[in-house]
Amino acid sequence: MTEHTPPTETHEPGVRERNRAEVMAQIMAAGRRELAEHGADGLSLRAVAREIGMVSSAVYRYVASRDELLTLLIIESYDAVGLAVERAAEGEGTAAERFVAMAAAIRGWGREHPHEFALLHGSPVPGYRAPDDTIAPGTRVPAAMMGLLIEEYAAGRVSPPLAGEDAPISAALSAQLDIVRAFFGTEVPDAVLLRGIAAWTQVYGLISFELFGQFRNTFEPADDLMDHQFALAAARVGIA
Amino acid sequence: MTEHTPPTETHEPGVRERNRAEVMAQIMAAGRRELAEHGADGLSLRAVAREIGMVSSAVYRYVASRDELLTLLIIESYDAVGLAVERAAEGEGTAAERFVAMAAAIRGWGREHPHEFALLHGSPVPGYRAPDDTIAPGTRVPAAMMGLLIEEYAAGRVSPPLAGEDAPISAALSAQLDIVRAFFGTEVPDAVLLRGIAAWTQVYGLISFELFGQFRNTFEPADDLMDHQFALAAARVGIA
DNA sequence: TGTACATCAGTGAACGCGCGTTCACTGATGTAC
DNA sequence: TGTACATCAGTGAACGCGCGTTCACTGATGTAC
Repeated sequence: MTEHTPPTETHEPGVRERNRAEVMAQIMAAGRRELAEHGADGLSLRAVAREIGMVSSAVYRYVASRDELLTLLIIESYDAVGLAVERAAEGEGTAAERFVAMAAAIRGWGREHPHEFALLHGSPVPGYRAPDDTIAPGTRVPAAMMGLLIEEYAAGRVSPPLAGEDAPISAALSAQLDIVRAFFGTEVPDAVLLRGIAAWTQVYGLISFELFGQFRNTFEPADDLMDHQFALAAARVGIA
Repeated sequence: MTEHTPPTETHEPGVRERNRAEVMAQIMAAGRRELAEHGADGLSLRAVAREIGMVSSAVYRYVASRDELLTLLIIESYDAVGLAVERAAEGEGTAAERFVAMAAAIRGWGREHPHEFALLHGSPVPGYRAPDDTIAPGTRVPAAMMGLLIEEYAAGRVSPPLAGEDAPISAALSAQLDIVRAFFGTEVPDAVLLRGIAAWTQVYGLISFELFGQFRNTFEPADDLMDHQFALAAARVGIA
């Protein structure tokens, strides 16, 4: 169980260590392929082993259980969307354009990896509870979106509250928003955070509906609807 | 065990027909329970049979396959939320209050039946493609929400477009919106429909995030956040 | 430097599980005459 | 009216499948002296 780290300072990876890393990478890759093709329920260690030409029990030298592999794949997926969205945030253009690009990045990733998207944002996998390791990578996307908004607010470029946004909020909600604020370490009004949450949830609502087939027979393809709604969300968030 | 019933005077349902309906109801009830407890993947005909004290093969006298049972349960679920939302729409109060009540009805139903919610709006069940029978019941919720908005628009009570909402939309999107308009058989501007879609998708985005655990460690419980965001959505949709 | 021992990766068999679905059957219910 | 036949619900066994996980094993790689 305990990882043995050799005491040598200059340590060249030996044959074993190199093979180990390579096989582990193969397992992850096969896991990703299985996931892409059959979804989270179709992900079996036996199938993964088969795919890389190993006997099923051998996989247990690398991964403690099916659930652990699932966890690793979830983390990898969160990091993949997270990275895509962060890249989009760093792009050219106005804040509104960058917001739309971020939403489009989530959508694009989701369309390319529908099963991974479902793993992150769809029905919970029965009998599986995501461990805490998945929390941090899971915040990358909302952090990037909120980050943009906070940045714009700090620069005085977020439009003032509209009617309906100035209503007082409950103490409990306020306390929860403090957690978010603490995460970013900045002062930013409740109303701005709540706008961000509205934007974030709406973007995901749209993408989930598209990927999970709710737009069948109406918005198919959904490209133009998405472009419009993402732009509307940016306008409502108050950036330009 | 079996009681001899006197011959029926009219073509009232005979013993067989009555038993059949009753057993079918038992199967559905057991299916619902299985779904509630184990989710869509845990739904097995064998488990259903076991639960109602039948041999697994007997279930095939009532249901052609596991997928057919799943379809029946999906339809039942759509009808259940649909009904709840329609009831909320008929309630007292301003349009905004009724909108919030509708959103709360979806949320309430989802919290009571998380697995059913996941079945309708979560990851597609692998290897299962929803047949067309599910489409009509699936429109009840969005139809009710759009219906309220259209009603208010017809009464001249929807606020005029804001900056960002008057931008022209593509011909393709316009054509898709015509389908929606045709469904309701009313004239209503694109901008109003698009507001409705924004509200609908945001409400579902919020509820999905809550039910699928995305608010873990922050908005837990999410009641106050939901109240706020639903009210915000109502304001943005332009009803009061 | 070579040698002896420790560690590790991968094998193949096995356990026990639950599943969907088919099939020939028995006995009860319904129907035609 | 009773009787003969048709229909139907439910049984129990079986087929074939894939799964997660464990275990004793072999042979290769690494390490200490």
